Amino acid sequence: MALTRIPRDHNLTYGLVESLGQLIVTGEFDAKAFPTEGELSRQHGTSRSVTREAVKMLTAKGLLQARPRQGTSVTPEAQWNLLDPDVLRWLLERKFSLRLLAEFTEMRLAIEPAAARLAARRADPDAVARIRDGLRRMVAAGLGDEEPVTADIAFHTAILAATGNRFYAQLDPLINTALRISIRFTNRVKGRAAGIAGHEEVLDAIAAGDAERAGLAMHALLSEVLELIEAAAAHPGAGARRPVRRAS
Amino acid sequence: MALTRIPRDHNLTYGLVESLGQLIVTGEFDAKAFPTEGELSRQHGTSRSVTREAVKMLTAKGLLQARPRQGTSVTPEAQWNLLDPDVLRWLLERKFSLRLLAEFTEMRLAIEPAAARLAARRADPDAVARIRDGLRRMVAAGLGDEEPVTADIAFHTAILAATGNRFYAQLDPLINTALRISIRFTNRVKGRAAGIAGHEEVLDAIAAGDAERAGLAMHALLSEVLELIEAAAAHPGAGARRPVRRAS
DNA sequence: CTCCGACATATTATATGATTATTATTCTCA
DNA sequence: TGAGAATAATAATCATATAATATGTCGGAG
Repeated sequence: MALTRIPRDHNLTYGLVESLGQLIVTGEFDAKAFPTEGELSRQHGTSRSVTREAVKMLTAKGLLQARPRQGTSVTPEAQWNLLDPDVLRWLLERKFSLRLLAEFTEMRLAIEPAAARLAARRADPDAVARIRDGLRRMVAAGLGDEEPVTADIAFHTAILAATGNRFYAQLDPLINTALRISIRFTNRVKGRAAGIAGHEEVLDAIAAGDAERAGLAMHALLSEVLELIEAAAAHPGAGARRPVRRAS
Repeated sequence: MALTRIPRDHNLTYGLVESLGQLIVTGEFDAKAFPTEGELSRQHGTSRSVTREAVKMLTAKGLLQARPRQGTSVTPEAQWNLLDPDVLRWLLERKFSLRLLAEFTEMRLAIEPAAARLAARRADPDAVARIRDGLRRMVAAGLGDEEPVTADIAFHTAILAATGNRFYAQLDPLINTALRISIRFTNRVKGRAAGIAGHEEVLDAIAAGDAERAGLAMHALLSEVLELIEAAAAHPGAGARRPVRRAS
């Protein structure tokens, strides 16, 4: 039961990437120009090496671009790599908007039913067992044994993995962060959004190899979530909006 | 009609990122350990600064991880950010496999019909015009006025943009590179894969606001592509496999 | 023999100064 | 007015030094 050794990610460079990433997505530099290399170093008390490496990482994620004499600048939002887990996390956590959450859910509505169909066609007994285990944990979480979000995530992750398609599996970290936000939100609005029953239907269909039913069941699940989000967007103020906390 | 000023991307750092990215995805370091910072500098004739910055960019894309004393290492393939345009491009161009192309097409088969449905529900006249223009260019390309791939890409891009959903729009560069490879391949196997007629059906449905029909038409289009790829995978050698060229 | 801590060591992480390349802006001159 | 030259600002690159951090090694206590 060894803890999987998580890389520390605890150095100046990664810290600066986090800070700058959050500042960028929250629009801190929409008005004023992005600081120059030297300014960044001074402002954050880091060496130029660290600064440059952080800027390069953000460039790799599409948030920044740099040219001599012109300086470093924030790229137009359309070029941001929303499918990068970090970028999506910064957006959802630091610049939460129902609009963005709705758009992401709209994409899940395309991906996950297809994933369920593939899983129904391909899942081997082990994969099905992992999905079933996710569901079991969701039920257990209802009894307080575990955080419900974690179990729900495990369920969806297991289905993505069961597709045997690397691109679906790749969406796992994205869906995880979004789900964490999404659940936190849908719970506040209406108790538990999608009941255990809906998840059971998905699992049954996959286990039975019924691709069509699995897809439809997953679609129903996510449609409900999307409707909740869109309803809330139409009636602002119904659920208290969580204020955007800024890094101290 | 000014050319959009494309950033030059013509410096040592980006060059090294390209080289290393290609080497990594082609499995160059599966056997031997990834070189140390100093070794990389010597091997590529770059200073430690550019070496480190290149490594950091690849780290941001999930290909590398570095820890003191342990050295830098290639991450397990499951952690690579396949949804990063660079990573996908390296894989498709330098380590082409029908398997990967099939998996990607499988994802397009989830995304693009959904995009077509959304486009049918939301597309304003301008957006429809842009889709129509893509189709017009495809027809013109048949007459030799333009490269067919470019026109086809414009068609798909316009639909993704018409969804008004940033995540769908984000898939544009990914689908572009893949489409470029995909078309090159499907053409070799069987002349033009999906005829103009299929594309016209998609456009008509979107213009008519018929979401269901648009989705089905797009689904049909991509199913045909996927079938071609899977058939070729089952009969290796039917179409001459393009050899993987290595950077000189 | 096993476990634990001190120490050595390799490697990345950080810091800093200097130099070069690139390019937007300004100036000069025809 | 316009073209070309000079200027200057900025990132890009290089070089070098020091710090931090894992990892292995070895000796000794139990």
